[in-house]
Amino acid sequence: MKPRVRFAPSPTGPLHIGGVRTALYNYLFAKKNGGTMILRIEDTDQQRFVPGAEAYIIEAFQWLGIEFDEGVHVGGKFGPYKQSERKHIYKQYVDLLIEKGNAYFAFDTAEELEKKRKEAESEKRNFQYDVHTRHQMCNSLTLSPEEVEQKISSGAPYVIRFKHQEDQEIEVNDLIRGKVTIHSGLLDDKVLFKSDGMPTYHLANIVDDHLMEITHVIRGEEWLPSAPLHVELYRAFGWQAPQFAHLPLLLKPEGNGKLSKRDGDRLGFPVFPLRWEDPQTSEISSGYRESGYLPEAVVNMLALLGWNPGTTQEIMTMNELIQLFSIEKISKSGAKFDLEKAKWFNHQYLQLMPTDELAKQFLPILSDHNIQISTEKVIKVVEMVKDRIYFANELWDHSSYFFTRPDHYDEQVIKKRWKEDTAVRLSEIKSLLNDLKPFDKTIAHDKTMEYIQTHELNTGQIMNCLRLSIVGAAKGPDLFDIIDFLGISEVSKRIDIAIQNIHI
RNA sequence: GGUCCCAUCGUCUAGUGGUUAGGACGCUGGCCUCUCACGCCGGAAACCGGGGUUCAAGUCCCCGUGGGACUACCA
Repeated sequence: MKPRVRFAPSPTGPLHIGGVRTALYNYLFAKKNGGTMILRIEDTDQQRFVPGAEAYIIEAFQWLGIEFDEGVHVGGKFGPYKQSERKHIYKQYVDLLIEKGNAYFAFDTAEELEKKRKEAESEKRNFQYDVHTRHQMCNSLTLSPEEVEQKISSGAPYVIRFKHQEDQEIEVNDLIRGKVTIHSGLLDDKVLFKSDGMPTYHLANIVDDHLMEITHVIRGEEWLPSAPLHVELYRAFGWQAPQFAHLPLLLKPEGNGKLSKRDGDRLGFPVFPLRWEDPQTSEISSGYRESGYLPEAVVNMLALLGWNPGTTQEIMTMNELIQLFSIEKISKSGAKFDLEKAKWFNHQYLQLMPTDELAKQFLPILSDHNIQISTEKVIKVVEMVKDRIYFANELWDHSSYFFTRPDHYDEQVIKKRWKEDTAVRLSEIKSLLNDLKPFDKTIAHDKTMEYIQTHELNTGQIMNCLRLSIVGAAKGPDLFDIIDFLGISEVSKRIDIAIQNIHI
């Protein structure tokens, strides 16, 4: 049977990078096995709904290259794929559970429950609505059928809770962790159906997964504690449960705990794929896309955070990831996000990118600096400097001297290299270069070296000063490549300007 | 507090009873070189602790310890 997997976010804000990884693993698993990838929107919490979140999620996956076979945005024969549009479906299933005696009505108000919790807390106990306490509460287990009937028909608010078995060992078979066992008496009678007429996640996800014929539930480890409830729900319905795989969490880079929204901008890296502006507060959260990351790099980095193919290969395309992926190789423990490694991945992908494509990204930056230049020349420059950049937006810093004269000269270099006779030497080299007709960079190099040798000068000292006057700093590709690019007349001017302005 | 999960270099990890405990990021020494970067060669750096099981334990078991998640009419 071909697997059917789903990624099921709730539209409460931008998609967290941990969620992206969960979706990625689902996708890799589906594609590897010729299965189906589904996007389902879990919007059963009407309070937390955030406009724009759904569109954001879809756009993020488009950017990342994670494609869905079925879902809110693409349709499919198991729709609708948005839980708020499936509202009518859930009621009949929860009724079925009540009929079977696996669920019951509960009329306790939020205040009463809160009071119980407070009481328990003051006695250092824990209040839980479960096997042990449900007989002291106000529900269809303690009330007579007539009272229940009367309350419901009078419109009293109620919820429907799952009735756990009293004395059973419940087993969850997890593909990553193996067998997880818990005693049913320890589980609380979770609300399945809220008083607003909406199901909770627990009910909706089981009903939908069943109806959508989901074969594998691959989700974050934060769901592990409620997995026993889910297997109990499948049992109660008499349905075959899907296979479960609970993914290790993505942790903060420093210290401990789950990577959260706040960590990113505090520590200087994005926690979201795309930039997000909160519609209520206008608060901005940075995104990988806007920070200059390539989607391939983000995917590659995320794939390796909690999984690896067991080889030493690190750079992998989506297709390679798909071929190599297996759930067995997912690690059990949480992975700390590593910003340095993320940058390294981006650097790798930037080097792999065709130069003309990278040059194309440079064009708008150049026009921001009022530089008018042919695309061919930009490609030449990018070719020369690309190996030292980690992000496309660093291109200007590493190549501005190709387009504009240096506006200052590195003090450190002046201090270390500029001597009393430097101005004279540079003038002589300048005229030597000007005598070359036509100009040839190899000959220029040889002539310059010859000059240095015959005058018994220090190569490093002269060359760095020459570079300083042309580039403004001790950086960049081969100096004669730069001279060749700029042309001898521009270079001569730069040498003159440097001689005039640099004093020791 | 309760329940569950987890534990190899600083970080991501390989390792499925016998290894000089491997790789990558980062750090670092050198080479290349006019400089920066790339590249190449090298280095420092880890099995949480204690008990078992076994001829042999990073690897299996137990107990600690540490970390994490969950503990809502949120997902």
